[in-house]
Amino acid sequence: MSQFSTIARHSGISAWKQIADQISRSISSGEFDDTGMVPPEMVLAEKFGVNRHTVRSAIASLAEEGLLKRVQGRGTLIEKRERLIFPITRRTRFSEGLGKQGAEMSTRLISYEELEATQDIADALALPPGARILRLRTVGSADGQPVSTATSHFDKARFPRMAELVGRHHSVTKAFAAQGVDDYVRVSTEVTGRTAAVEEEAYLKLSPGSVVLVALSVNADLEGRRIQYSRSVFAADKISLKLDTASV
Amino acid sequence: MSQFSTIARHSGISAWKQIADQISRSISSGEFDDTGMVPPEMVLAEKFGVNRHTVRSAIASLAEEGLLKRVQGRGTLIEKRERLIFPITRRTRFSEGLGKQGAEMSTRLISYEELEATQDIADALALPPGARILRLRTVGSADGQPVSTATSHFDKARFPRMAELVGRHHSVTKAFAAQGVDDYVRVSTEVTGRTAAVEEEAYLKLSPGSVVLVALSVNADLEGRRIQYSRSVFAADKISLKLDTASV
DNA sequence: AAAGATTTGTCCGTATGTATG
DNA sequence: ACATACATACGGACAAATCTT
Repeated sequence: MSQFSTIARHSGISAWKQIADQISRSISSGEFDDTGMVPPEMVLAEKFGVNRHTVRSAIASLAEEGLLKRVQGRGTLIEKRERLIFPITRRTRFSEGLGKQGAEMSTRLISYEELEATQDIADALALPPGARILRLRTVGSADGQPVSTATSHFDKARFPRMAELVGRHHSVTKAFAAQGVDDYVRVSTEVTGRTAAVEEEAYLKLSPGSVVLVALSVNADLEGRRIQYSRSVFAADKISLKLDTASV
Repeated sequence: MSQFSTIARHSGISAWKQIADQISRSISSGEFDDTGMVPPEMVLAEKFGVNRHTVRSAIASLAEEGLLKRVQGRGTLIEKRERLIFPITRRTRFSEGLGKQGAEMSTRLISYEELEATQDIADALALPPGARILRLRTVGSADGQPVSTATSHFDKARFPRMAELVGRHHSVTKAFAAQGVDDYVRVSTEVTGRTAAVEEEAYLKLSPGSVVLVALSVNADLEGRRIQYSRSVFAADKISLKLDTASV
């Protein structure tokens, strides 16, 4: 094991940084789970084909981040981190799902705007293109720690008070209830991943280059009418999405 | 709009690389969808607080990747890329899902090994810890392009010929069929994201630092016995996962 | 159709940062 | 700590292609 790639020499990233990244990724993918520690510096230096000083710089940066812990005479230990599990079912609600794992959930309204439905929004909500849309930007937190930020779209004609109600109740579910929708279901979810945009880094308090999961989802009321189209962005190192396909 | 963060000097990553990453992420998050092009070099240089040449280096690297296309006198155009949609349902099979989108699918066996079940494998397959396990590493391709790599675990006592059969039939489904399992369902899936490990970069032909989606899944036969526990890794810029939610 | 503004392409030179031995 | 080699970043000037007036 311990499969490392060679250092790219004119890639715009300095050698020590590349080595730090590779060690970090190897840890994420479970490479050193058996020992719980990173190979000795001298071994790494030889593996990467670099000078001894260069590996030392790499490990020093990871130790400062808190990912590694250097112990004199013993080696370099890996610090463990766990992800919250966000369940995605037909009846997913942001607050309930994580709430069951003991986290205190809240949704904060960041901003909202009114716009005309573009093609993709109109398609998702089954409205004519150009319909008036309310777009809400929210940040969801677990125990005060921001874990997701969502951009949600609603039909303004049907839910004119959405922004006000989400702002007051700190919950989309409650805002729906206050406007006559007591229950709703998730119609579809599409998930992909990328690195966070600068704005998302700010909202989710991420370090630059962090990976996020992006979930596009559509909710409908019990008569099948589309009521919400949203793009939720999760910090991938804090959250994993759990899909339950047990009882279809 | 056009929200960029400042460039960190002496961070181990050169300015042009940081700028390239930020532009790339802005494109991914749909920042320039209205115009379909990136702001002029001089504007970017001012925004990032760097020389125009530095911005040019950044754009040059993205152009070489095929993400951007520069046209003298006109500007820098964004090249569109589309993701394949991989549906995850109770009846997901790798080859069927993408096959419906017209892609030619195949599964290639990379390697296999025999090992004793660790706690997580034993839990997932409902076997006693220490049971003999076959672990297969496969790469799945669409139209010859690798899109996913999976590490799958099987009960060796029940499926002793798994490696041989997957290697011959290029399909897990057919390998199951040859061993008496005509049908099976997906019990659970857990999705998260991170940057690719070096090994995964090689198998999926990814550039360093690419984002991958990681899906942990368990399959069971129709009597509910667990038959497969696997970790599938997808290239996030080629694939999005469509989750068909259960009506729990 | 012509002129000017905008934007990318190329050349020069200089100073600083990075990695090695 | 030092010397060397090379990549990185900056500054300026002008050419070439495209768009606007």
